[in-house]
Amino acid sequence: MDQAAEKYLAAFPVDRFQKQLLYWFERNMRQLPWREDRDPYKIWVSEVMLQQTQVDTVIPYYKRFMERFPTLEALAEADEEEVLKHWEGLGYYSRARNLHQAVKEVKERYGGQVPENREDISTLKGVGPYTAGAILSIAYGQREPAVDGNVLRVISRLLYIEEDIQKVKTRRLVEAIVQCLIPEGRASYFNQGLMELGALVCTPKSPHCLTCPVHEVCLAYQQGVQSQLPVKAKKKKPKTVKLVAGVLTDGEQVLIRQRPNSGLLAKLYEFPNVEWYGHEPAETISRYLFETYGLRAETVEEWPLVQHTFTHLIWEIRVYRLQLAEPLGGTLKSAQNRLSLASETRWERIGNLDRYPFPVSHQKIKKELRQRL
DNA sequence: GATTCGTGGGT
DNA sequence: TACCCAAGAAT
Repeated sequence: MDQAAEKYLAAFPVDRFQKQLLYWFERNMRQLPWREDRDPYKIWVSEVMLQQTQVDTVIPYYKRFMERFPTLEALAEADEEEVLKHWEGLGYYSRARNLHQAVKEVKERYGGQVPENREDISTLKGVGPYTAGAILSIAYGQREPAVDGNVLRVISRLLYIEEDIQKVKTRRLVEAIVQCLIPEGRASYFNQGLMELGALVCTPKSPHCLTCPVHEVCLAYQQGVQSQLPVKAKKKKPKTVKLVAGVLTDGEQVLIRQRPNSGLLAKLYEFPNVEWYGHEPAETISRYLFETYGLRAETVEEWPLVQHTFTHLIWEIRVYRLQLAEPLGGTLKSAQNRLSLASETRWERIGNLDRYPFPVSHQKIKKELRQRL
């Protein structure tokens, strides 16, 4: 056993804790869509959706996703864009692309059977230490730790661990501890119980210690320091990026483009936009469209400012409706010919925009377009 | 090991 | 308002 883990568990009543947690979970577990059976594929999808995302947010996405991609094969055979469309609004879109790629990998390399060991399952895109442990324990009943934010918080309080839970070393320590705590044959409920306790009782701000099923063995509660744990480094403030977007339309069709294959909001669609500094934003987007796509466009009107906050940055988007300028004789159709080299761009009928996955920031612009035309 | 990757909800 | 937080992983 891990030496550091052993030290934390030396005087801990493991057996009592296991019984109290399992007893509580069996009587208080929420009925969730992904708890209806043990299909590894379904568990997998739910775990990926739940990464950094709250249960209530995931539920409707999970239901729609399972209705459209009910089996691993169904997802493996789907087009990536349709997968992204079903992920639209959920965030962290690389999760969807990685899941899709990994599912195709399982179909080809493992005959459609999700690997049952940590080594193989961890080679799949988007399957890290937590997701691997969650699938192995929940779907296959294996004694593997599944340490997420809830478990880090619960264990750090339970055993009075003052290490920064954002450190990889701390996560590994907690994994070693949980490995020792999982009762034989009860890995699924034990791991889920730890997370459920964190979600419903041992909450970040004001934990409900008085009604906690394990408070009598909790070191933080005994010391009265539950609100000071876990220890976590402060986050940096997001930087503001000023963008200007152009909605180039004749009232029937509109210019959209697909974002690059990697990075922020990869492969999602958007209205052409560019970062701007200092000068007039309207002039900036007009010049940008000419230099990038050879389009002569002029400002028609300014639309409401779109502000969107990400984890690490803030977008402040000035939006202009544009129309093609006459000098180059531009109807949209002639412009389309000039656009043929720019493969990421596309003229699309406004009524068809819902076919494409847009990030929330550009959904706001799309909504404005709808209201005006 | 530090950053990058979304979004919505809570206080 | 300004944080913080959520069933994390990839780079």
